[in-house]
Amino acid sequence: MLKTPGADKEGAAERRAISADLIAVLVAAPNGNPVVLTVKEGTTLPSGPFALGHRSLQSGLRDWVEQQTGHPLGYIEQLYTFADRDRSIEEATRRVISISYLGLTREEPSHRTPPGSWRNWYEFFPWEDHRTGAPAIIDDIIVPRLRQWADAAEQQDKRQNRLRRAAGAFGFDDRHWNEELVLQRYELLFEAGLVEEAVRAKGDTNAPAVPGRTMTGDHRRILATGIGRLRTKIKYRPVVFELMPPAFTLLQLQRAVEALAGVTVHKQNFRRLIEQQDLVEETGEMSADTGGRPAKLFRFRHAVLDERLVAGTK
Amino acid sequence: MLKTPGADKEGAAERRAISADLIAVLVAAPNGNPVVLTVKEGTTLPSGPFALGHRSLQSGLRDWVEQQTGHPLGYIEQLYTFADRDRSIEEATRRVISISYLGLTREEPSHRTPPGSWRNWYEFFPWEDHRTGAPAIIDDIIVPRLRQWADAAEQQDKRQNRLRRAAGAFGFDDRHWNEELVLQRYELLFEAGLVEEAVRAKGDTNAPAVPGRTMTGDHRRILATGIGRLRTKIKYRPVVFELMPPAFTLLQLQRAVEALAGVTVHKQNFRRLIEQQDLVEETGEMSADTGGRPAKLFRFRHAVLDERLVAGTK
DNA sequence: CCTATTATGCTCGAACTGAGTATAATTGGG
DNA sequence: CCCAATTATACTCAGTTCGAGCATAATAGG
Repeated sequence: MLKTPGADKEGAAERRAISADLIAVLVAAPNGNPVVLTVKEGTTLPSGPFALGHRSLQSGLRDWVEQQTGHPLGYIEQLYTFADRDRSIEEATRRVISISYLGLTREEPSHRTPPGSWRNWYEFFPWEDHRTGAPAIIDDIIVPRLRQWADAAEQQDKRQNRLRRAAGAFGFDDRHWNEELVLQRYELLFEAGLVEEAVRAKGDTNAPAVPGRTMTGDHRRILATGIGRLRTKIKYRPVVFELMPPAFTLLQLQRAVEALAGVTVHKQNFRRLIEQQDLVEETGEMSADTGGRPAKLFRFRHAVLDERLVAGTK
Repeated sequence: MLKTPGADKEGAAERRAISADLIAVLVAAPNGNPVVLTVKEGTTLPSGPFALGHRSLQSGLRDWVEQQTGHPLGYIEQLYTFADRDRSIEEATRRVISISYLGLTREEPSHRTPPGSWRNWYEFFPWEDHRTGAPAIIDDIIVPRLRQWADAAEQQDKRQNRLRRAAGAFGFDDRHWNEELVLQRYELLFEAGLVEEAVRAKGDTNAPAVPGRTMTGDHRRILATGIGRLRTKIKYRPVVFELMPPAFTLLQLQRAVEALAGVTVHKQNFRRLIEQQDLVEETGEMSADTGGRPAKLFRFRHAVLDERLVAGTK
């Protein structure tokens, strides 16, 4: 028979040696620039302790983010909870559970956030931005290094397996790039010892890493989880609008989607999709500063949130 | 500036008053019967404390589930972490964080699990099984009660809003049934005071509930989360195979999918999809006990897990 | 007035989907 | 042995969606 919560007395002291932190991946996209909120010179994701005073995890997060950044959080989603041993410094006596969240917010004015807090997230993942074609570092550095890593495996089938995974994740050997696999790519690079965090963990100082700004602990992994989740989500839920100003042109909307997805989309087809799904309605105003023909301004139809529980942007 | 983990000393005592539990939604589908593992006469999901001895949350869960049920866990996925105050008995002094997981396992032989541990999950959600058409309780009980609830709202727009949400979730007023919205439906019924758990929370003893076996605490909500996640997942990841025996006919596979999704699918189209995606390969054997023409036996092509990170069953 | 630039409308073929029809291979009962 | 019931499996067809491109409109700047 399985144990049920509260049914065991013996473990009480042991279980008490646990604390919980809330970690936030807070995203904005001012004029098509995908940014994430950081602290400590862009090395760390903002976090705060979860304490008895908080009503719930979600409200705990909402409280301190809104209070400390001044930005209202439109959308919050739990990302992942982990408690891997190597995260804690005092190994045997204490355990930290980290509960990470993805949050979307609308603007980047430095209300209470010092300049430099918001970082373009492709600083951390240079291989993820394919808006102007595949970045050179993929073919120049990543692919050769991953081939080396695959070849280094002992058995034949292990080598094949590694190569298949690498090709699938990074889209070489005539596989296509799937922008959603952010986490898988990071973890592959980690496993292959090609990111600084992996080198750090192994004490393996000789292996130079693939370019990309590193972060404290496993914060870069959490960020990868958040980006991946967001890239998946925008395809079937209208969450991009949480990042948009109240009125926007369709091109601005498209640029925001492209910024998040890291790939470009066909302009006419994008419009067709948005309009046929009734996600937006015209405000009646026009935008002047397009550089060309003026564009209609649209606003998000908030009613869709009740109507369908579906639909997104793809 | 936002706080960073470990940067604060003052909250240490407060943060220590926290413990963590792992809760499992353990699913199997022996011959097209969707079941979940329970304890205490089907009122409670199995759970166990997370202790310092565990390597990680996931391995902690895997350890005790495999040890106590004898079933190897094919697939594990984290569901949700919550720490709402009302879950804890000793309110002010202690906080329990519950980390829930979805696990898939292959069989239901009562190795170490006493009979009655595995329950058909539609006992808990009778409105979710549409394999033989929409259950009568939807039109007979749920829809009228939800209409009452919608009408009971003060303002006009609130009434409309409630009605739209209810119609979208349960597929009335010519909206179609979306089998993935398991959690939304449960939460709607909860909000409308139509499930026992809501009555319990409010002390509102006069409101009789919609049929469906109830559970301890918010375990039924967790189960709803698990079912919903699984129904979404089978559409884009080949996870059903974790529930199948090593060799199976396509009809058996279809029955498993239908059991999880709670809806039937077009047989010929289902086969087309499975085969064109190369998810399976013939074993060469035939199955005799079909009751009709013998069927080819198939096995899952495990290689697809490396090849594409995509594809599912839909 | 011409060019560059963005907006917006429309078309076309390929691929995918839902819903069949048709035929094959069994079992069990008379 | 034949027939009805049952399941397996192949193939078709129309409607829809999707990727890609052509065409035209409206503005700014020189």
